[in-house]
Amino acid sequence: MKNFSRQRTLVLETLLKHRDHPTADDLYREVKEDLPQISLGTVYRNLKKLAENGVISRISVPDSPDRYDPHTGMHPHFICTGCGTVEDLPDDITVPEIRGDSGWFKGREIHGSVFQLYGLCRKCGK
Amino acid sequence: MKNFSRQRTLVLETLLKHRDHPTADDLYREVKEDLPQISLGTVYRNLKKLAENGVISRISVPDSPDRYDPHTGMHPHFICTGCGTVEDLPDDITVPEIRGDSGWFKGREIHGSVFQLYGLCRKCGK
DNA sequence: ATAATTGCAAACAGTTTGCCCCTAT
DNA sequence: ATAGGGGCAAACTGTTTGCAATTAT
Repeated sequence: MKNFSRQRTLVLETLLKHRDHPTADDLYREVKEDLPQISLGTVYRNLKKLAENGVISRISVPDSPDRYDPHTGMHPHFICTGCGTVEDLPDDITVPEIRGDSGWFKGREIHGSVFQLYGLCRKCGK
Repeated sequence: MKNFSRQRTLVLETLLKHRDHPTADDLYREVKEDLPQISLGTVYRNLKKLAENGVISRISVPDSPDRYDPHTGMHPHFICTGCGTVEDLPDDITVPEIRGDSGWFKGREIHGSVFQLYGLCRKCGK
C-alpha cells in the first residue's frame, strides 16, 4: 500500500468528502463519473484494503449493504433500522443517558445495541 | 405472533440461554438436536420475526454472519483477547474515557470495539 | 375453512475471487 | 522480469422467498 493507483486514490478521496456513511455502490457510482471504466470489484477491493490498513473503517448494518466511514477512531454509531442511515453519536454519551431517553436520544426509539471492546485485561496485558 | 409454534419457541428458548451472540447457524445446529427436521430457513424466518417484534435483536459485524442477542437493554462488555474473560463495563463510561486511558481503562490495552445502537431515527420513528 | 407456518430448494444480494491483461518499477 | 493492481465475470456466502404440504383454530 505504498503507491496508490489512480483508482485507489479516487475511491479514498471520494469517501473522504462524505460526511455520511456511503455504501460501496454509492462510491462506485460517484467514482465512475471521473473514471468511467472502473469496476465495482475494484471499488470493493480497494475499500477492503483501505479498511484492513486502518485508513478507513467499515460498518455493517442488518438488511443493508455495508457502509464505509472515513473516521477511523473509536466512535459510537446510531443505525436506523428503518432506513439504514448511520449517524455518528456524540462521544460523551453514557449508557444511563441512552436508557433514560434524554439528551441525544430524546424522541428516538432504541431497539438494541452492541457495545463491546476487545483488548487485553491487566493480567494478560503485561 | 400470538401463538408460538414449537419451532419458534425452541429457537427463542435456545437463544435466551446464550450469554453471547450466536449466529443463525449456531442456533440452527443447537435446535436441530431437539427437533432434527427443522430447516435453516425456518430458523431464519423465526429470528427475523422475533427481531421485528422487538423480542430479540440482530447485530451485524463485517466479515461475519449476523448475530442475535436476547438482551434488550444496553450491556457494555470488555472482552479479553488473551484469556477470553468477559468483564462488565461500568454503565457510565464515555468514549473520551476509553480513548484517554483513564478511569476504568487505565492500564488496559484496547484493540478494537463495536459500539452501535439500533433503532428508528426521527424520520422513520413517527 | 381460514390463517399461519413448515421443509425444501431455488433465488437473491452483497461481496469476493480467479483469470488474464496492463502498467510501473 | 517482477510485482501490484485493474476489468470482467463467475463463484461464494448469508439470507430470503415461493410453493405445496401441514398444522392449529
